[in-house]
Amino acid sequence: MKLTIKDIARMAEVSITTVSMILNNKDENISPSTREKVLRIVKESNYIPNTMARSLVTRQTKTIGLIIPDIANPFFPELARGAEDKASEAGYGIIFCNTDDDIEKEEKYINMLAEKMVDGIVFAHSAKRTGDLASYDRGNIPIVLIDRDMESENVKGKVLVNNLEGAYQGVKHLLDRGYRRIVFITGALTSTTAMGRLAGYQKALQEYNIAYDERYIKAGQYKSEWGIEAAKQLLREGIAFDAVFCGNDLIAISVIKTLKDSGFSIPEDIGVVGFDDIQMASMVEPELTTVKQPNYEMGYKAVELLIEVLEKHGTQEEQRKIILDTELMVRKSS
Amino acid sequence: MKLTIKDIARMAEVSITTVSMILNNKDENISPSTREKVLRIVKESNYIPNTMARSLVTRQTKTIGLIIPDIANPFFPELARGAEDKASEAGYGIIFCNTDDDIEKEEKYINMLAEKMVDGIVFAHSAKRTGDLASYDRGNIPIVLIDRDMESENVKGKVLVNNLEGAYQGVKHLLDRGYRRIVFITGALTSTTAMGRLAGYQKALQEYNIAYDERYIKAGQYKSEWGIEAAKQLLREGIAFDAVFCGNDLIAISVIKTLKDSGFSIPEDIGVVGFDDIQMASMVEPELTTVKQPNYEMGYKAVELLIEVLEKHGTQEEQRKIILDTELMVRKSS
DNA sequence: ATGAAAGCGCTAACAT
DNA sequence: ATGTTAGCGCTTTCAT
Repeated sequence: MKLTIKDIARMAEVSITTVSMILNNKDENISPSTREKVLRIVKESNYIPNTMARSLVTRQTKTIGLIIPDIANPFFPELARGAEDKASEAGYGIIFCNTDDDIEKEEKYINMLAEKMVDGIVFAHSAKRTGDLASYDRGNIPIVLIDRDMESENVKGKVLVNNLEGAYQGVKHLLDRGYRRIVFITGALTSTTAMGRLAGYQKALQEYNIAYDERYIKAGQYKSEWGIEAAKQLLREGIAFDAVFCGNDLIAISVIKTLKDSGFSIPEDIGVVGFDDIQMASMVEPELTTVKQPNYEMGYKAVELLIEVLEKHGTQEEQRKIILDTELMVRKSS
Repeated sequence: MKLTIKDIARMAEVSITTVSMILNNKDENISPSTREKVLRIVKESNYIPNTMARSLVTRQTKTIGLIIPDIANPFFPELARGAEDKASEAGYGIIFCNTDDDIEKEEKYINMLAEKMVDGIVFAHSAKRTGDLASYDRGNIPIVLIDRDMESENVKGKVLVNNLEGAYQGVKHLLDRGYRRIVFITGALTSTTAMGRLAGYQKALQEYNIAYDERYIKAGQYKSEWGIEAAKQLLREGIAFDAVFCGNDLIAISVIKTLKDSGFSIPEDIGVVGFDDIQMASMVEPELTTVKQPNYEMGYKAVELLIEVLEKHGTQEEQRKIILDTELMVRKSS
C-alpha cells in the first residue's frame, strides 16, 4: 500500500506544502511542533517519497551515468568503486554501462542515459577511439572524461593521468638498473595514453643518450594476446633487447610468461616493467614492477568534479582539468 | 532546448495522444501516413521522451538495482557484467551499489533504490550475514538473491551455485591424485556457501573412507590475509598435511605463496585447489587448479529471472530457484 | 482514426 | 506559519 505526500498531509492534518517543505529542509517557517508531528508520521508510516514526481519538477534525478568499456577488465572495478563511493557520499546513484569500446553501444547508452535524465555522465575509455562524438550532445548532459582527451560543448571536465611522467619514471628505473636495450610494447598509438607513454619512454632514453629505434616499438592493443604475440615477434625477429617496458600490466604479465617459457630469466636476463598496477601485478612470479595508476582516485575525483559542476548552477566556469600522478612500484621483475 | 511531446504534436499537427500512441507502439489504429509523419518529426527534431513523466504514470522505471559487497573484489566484476548485459538486452538500466557487507549500508542502499523506484533488485553477497533483513520489505520491491539463502515476502527468486557438488569434485580430484591429508581453509562457516562446500569436502572424504578431522578445518574469512594466516597456523601447529582445498581463490593464491616461501613445492609436496576461478587463477605460478563458478552466468540469469517476474504481472507464481553447476579447472597446482 | 481531459505525486510561486 | 494552486511531461480512458 503506497503512501503519497497527500496521505501524510491528511494524517498530520496539514497541507501537502507543509509536508513537502519539511521533507526538503525548507522549514525555516515551520513551527517545531508541526515539524515534529509530520516527521513522526512520516517515520511511523514508512513513507517513501516518489523521486519520479520530484524529479519531474526539479529537473534533476540525483543519478549519474558511468560509461566504461568493460567492468570485467581489471582496470575498471577500482575506478568504478571510487566513482560509486563519491556518488553515494553525495547522495547520488550510479548507472553503469559497458560499451566494449564500441561506438554503436556508446551511442545507445548515451541515449538511454539521456532518457533516464541522468544529471551527468562520467565517461572512461581504454583506448581505441579518437574522433569526436556527436551523440555527446544528446540531451546536453554535462560530461566528465577520464583519460580521454576530446572536445565537446558538454565536456565540463577531465581527469587525466600524467602518462608521460609515469612512463618516464618506469623507463628511467630500467635504465638506472643497467638495462640498455629497452623494447616498448603498448596499445594502439592512436590513443592519447599510448602517445603520452611513448613520449615518456623517449624522454628517458634521451636523457641517457640512447638513440631511439623504431624497431623497439611494438604497438598493438592493450591486451594479453598482444603481449604474447609481440614477445614472439621480438624473439622471431632476433632483435637484441634486455628489457621490456609495457603499456599495461596485462601485456607485461603475458610478456613475462612468454619469455619465461622461452627460457629467459626475469629479471636476470630481461627486465620487465608494466603500467597500471592491477591486483594481479603483485601476485605473479616474479612480482611485477609497474607504474601505478590511481584508479580508485580517478573514479572518485571524476564524480567529485562532475557533482561540483552540477551543483554550481550559476557560475559558468572554465572546463576543469585534473591531472593525477602515477607512482612507480618497484618489485621483482626489474 | 528541450522538446516535449506537446511540441512534437504541434509540429505534426496532431494531438499528443496520437504521438504518445505511436511512440509506444500502440498504433493499431493510426493511419500509416500519420505514423510516418510523426516518426519523421521525432527523428528530425532529436526528441527524447522524458522517462520521469512516463514512469510517474506507468509505475515502472525500467531500472534495476544491483547490490554487491564490492565491485573491486575479483568475484564481482564478471557477475556485474553478466547482469548488465542481460539488463541492457531487455532495455533496463542498472544502478550498482557496494555495501562492503555492512548492514547499515545495505539498508541505506535499499532505501535509495526504493526512492528511485527501481523495478527490482538483484542482491549478491559474499558471506557473513545470515539473519533476515526487515528493510527488504521497504517499498515492496521484488528481489532476486544470488548465492544467499534467505526468506522474505519480496524474494521472488534465487540463483545459487551447487557448492556441495563443486567442493566434492575439487576434493575428489585431490584424492584421485593421491593426496590424503587434505586441509580445508575457508570463509566463516555461518555462510551458506562455506557450509555447502564443507559438506562436499566431507562427502568426498567419506567416499575414500578417510576420517573427518576437525583440526583440518580452518574457517576464517574469504580473504587473502586469512589464507596467509591459516597457512602459517598450520605450519606452526605442525599438523601433517599434503594438500589444501581452499574456500576461494584469493585464499588459495595466498596459501600457495606462503607455502612456497616456506620452502614447499607445489604441487609436488603439497597440492592446492581453489574455488571461483578468478582471472588471476590462471596467471599465478603454478597455475591454480580450481572449481570454477559461473559468475557471468549468475549475474545474467539473475537479471533474466528478475525481469521475467517483473513482466509476468498477472500470475503470482512460486518463488523460482536456479541452481548452476560448477566446473573443475584442472591446472598445475595439484 | 484521432482528440480532450484527467491525473500520476510532487514542488514552488503566491496568497493569506 | 500554513494553505491554494498551477504546472512538470506523459499515459490512458472515454468521446467523437
